[in-house]
Amino acid sequence: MLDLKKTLNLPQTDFPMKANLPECEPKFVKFWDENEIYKKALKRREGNEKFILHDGPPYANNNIHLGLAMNKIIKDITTKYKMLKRFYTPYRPGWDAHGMPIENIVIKEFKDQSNRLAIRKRCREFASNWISIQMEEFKRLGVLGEWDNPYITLSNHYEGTELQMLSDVVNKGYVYRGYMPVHWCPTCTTALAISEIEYEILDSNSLTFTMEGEEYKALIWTTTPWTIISNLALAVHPDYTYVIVEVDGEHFLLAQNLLLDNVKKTNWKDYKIVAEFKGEELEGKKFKHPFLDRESPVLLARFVNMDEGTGVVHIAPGHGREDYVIGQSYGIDIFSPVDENGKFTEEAPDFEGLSTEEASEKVIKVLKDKGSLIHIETISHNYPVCWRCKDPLIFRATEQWFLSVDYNNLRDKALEVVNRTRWHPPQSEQRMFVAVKDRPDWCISRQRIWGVNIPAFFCSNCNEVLLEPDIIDYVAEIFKRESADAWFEKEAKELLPSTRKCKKCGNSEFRKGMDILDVWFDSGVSSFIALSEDEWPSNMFLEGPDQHRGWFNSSLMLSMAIKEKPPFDTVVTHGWVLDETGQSMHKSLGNVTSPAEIIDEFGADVLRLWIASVDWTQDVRYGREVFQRLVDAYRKIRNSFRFMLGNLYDFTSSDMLSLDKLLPFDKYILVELNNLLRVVDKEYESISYHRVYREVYNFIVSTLSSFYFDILKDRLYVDGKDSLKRRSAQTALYHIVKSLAIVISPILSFTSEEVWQTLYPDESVFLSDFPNYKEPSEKDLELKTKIDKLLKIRDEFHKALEPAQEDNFIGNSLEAAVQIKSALPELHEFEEYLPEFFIASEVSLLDKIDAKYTYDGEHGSYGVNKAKSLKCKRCWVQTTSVGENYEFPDLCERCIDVVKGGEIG
RNA sequence: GGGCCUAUAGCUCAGUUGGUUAGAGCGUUCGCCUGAUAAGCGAGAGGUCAGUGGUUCAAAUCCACUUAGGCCCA
Repeated sequence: MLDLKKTLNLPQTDFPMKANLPECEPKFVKFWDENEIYKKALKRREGNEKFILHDGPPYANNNIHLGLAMNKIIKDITTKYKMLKRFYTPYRPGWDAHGMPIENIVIKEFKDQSNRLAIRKRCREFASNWISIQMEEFKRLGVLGEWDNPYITLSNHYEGTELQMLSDVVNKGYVYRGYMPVHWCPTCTTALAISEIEYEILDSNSLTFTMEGEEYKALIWTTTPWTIISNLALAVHPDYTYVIVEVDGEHFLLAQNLLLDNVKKTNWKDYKIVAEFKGEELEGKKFKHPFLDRESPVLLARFVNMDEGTGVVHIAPGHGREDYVIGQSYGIDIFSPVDENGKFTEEAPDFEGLSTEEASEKVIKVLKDKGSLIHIETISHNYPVCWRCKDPLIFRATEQWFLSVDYNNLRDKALEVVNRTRWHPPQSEQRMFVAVKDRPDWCISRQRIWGVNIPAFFCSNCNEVLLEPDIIDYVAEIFKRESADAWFEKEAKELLPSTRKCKKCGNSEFRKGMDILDVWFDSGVSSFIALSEDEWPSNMFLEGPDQHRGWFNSSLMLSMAIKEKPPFDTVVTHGWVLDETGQSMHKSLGNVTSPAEIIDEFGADVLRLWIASVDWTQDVRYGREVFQRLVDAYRKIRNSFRFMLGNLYDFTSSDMLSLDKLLPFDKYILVELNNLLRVVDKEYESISYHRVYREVYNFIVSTLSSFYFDILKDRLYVDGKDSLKRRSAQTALYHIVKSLAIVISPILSFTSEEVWQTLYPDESVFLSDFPNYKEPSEKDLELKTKIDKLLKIRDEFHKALEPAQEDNFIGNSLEAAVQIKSALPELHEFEEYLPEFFIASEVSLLDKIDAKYTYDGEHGSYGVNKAKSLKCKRCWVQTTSVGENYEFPDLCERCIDVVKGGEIG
């Protein structure tokens, strides 16, 4: 007897159902690498309009974390999409390799920390090692880029070119040497930039003390007793009301608004106000330092607030930014008797050698002894700490190099550019605006080892400083040849281009300055160094939200200073990766998940799918359930590809039909595909990748799998191999599988490549282009409208079918004879296709329903009876022609034709 | 302490300028199929739109406050 199953055209494919991504993906990484797919893809688009996404350099001191993986995946989706849209899209990854985090780790290996060159060499090794590890991690994610030519801030070329940038801003006049208080970490012995400061809740002494004036004592509040040693003034708000209160015969000055607070704190039983006046009347009055032989004048300052304290603020211009600013305006000196380790110097004789903490203890004791301490308590408040060592910071006046943010209207120009830039999401603009508007001058010098040296020289006679463009350029050339290590290896005179004389004293002996550049300066010039001239400015920067005050900021400032143009058109920011409960991930909380864990368990494509499925302009939660859902979604997508590939095993370009010859449902599905392509392109363009995912996924689930594929099986499996019905279906499938593979390739890079290579062995999906789509024609829209209506009928029909199946009245829907009563004209128009459409053996359009199972819906009434004819053993359809043929009594007419015609698989 | 952002079914997302009964897909439950088979199809259940108060004929949507979380600033 004939094995009927063998006469069917069942799907055949090597594309496995089970993806086994963790094992298979590395093969594709290798394929892309060995076949130089990135280069070929670029070459294909050479000469086209450019799209430059400039990579922000990650820091090379650890394995990549989820946030970094997310960042690189979003970048990769973006460049791949643009590439498919025929843009020329070079993507050159970068690394940030200098700076304290690396130095702090490396330096612990050294007992003798005086050999700075050895430490630098080790830092270089350390960073290089992490760069190669991270590079493999990024490649494993499926990211395509110029991996054989990354930009790295520790390369000779980078270090040298960076100095040329410094030379440029020095030449233009932005850089000055200033003596002012900066955030200083006594543990790391360096100044810190605003972006290196964190805040932690710490306990502090909160004390109220007095300073004696001619008629009354000023009541002053502070939480940093050690700064009293450097007190040089007092400040009050000019507009607020101040009072003199009498308590036990003594008179105290404080702000009226804060009187009750202080009465409560000090437990004053009897007090009375004896005078009242505006703060401005106090200007110039003098008060004696509580324990030093010095007088402090009263200044007027609008930053004095009435939130807490006494309204009389102690001013130490060496230890506070506001103190410094107000002190400057009154011509008051800076006094900062604290050394780089946070110890008091000989300038403060009674406190020499004490740390700020020890000094605070001593100050409190002295205040007590002198009877000046009114009240003391411990309070918890936010206190600045070092981002690396987490130790509390102090404000300390030092000589540093600064980049002036207001010179040449730099800030205003930058703010104007912020308005012109495209920000995604839009609220990012406001953040950037504030970050630029409020930032202080940029302290670009650091007193550390691992970085690019600022080629400043000091007169060995009078200490006059020398920082000149031609010298910097000269040193830049040396760095380009030998790296910045040259600064440590060579004598000062070897680093100077020519004999110089000190402008001040005429001496010609110099010593090298040992400051290095802030790492934000390193990365701030990356766009100039990483991009070629015709690639600058870039189209896009894409980083996490912390970069508003970090890299976006430093890049913008330097770019405006150097080129008077922003380095980007568009800035995209994504949120943070949080844990399942919405908390941020911290090692200390033990809630960290690494990309490697996810890749090992699910594969990079599932990780990529995750990034594409969420709205990452907000913070994103990582959770197990999310990934379980994604694995399900992935399988659905994969199986749908498998179904299409399996049904195209015998399809070649010569079998392809022209679109006008296709059957109605096949035409319809291509109209839907065309529509999908249009929508998806729009969503990619507006950087709404989660909408891309949703559109594609819903198309696969609702339009393809549950409708189109389902009704297609009859034609694909049963009809003649080369029949119009089957070739029409295959033609549609071919267009769909190709388009979907391309469209989803920026997201599911591995899987779409696997699909592509099943169709075209050894080729790459990234060498194709985003499929063309067109505005739908009138005819297309008409067809779509009609079949959409039929689909509503189909939905309602299912409700009639459901109870019949539940009761086991019928099994599959081919056992059903369907009755439909509906006014919809399309039912008649498509009458010959209705059995296929409903996957039923008989469909009758009637005026009256007479059936065992019925359902009344919005668009019609439905009935389900058993189909009465015999079942064809081959196609399972019950039709009257079964049994009529002597030779094939079990088959229907259609199947007999196919089997006889030899058109079988 | 100040500013900005977020909160819609178990999960991920839609919800236009305020306007019928708040949607989708997944998951879940139940059923069908066994010719996509560690697959496929169908149906059902699931939401006080974070909470409270207000504006309005009408609020997920506008306003205020609160709670939780995130980020920035001091």
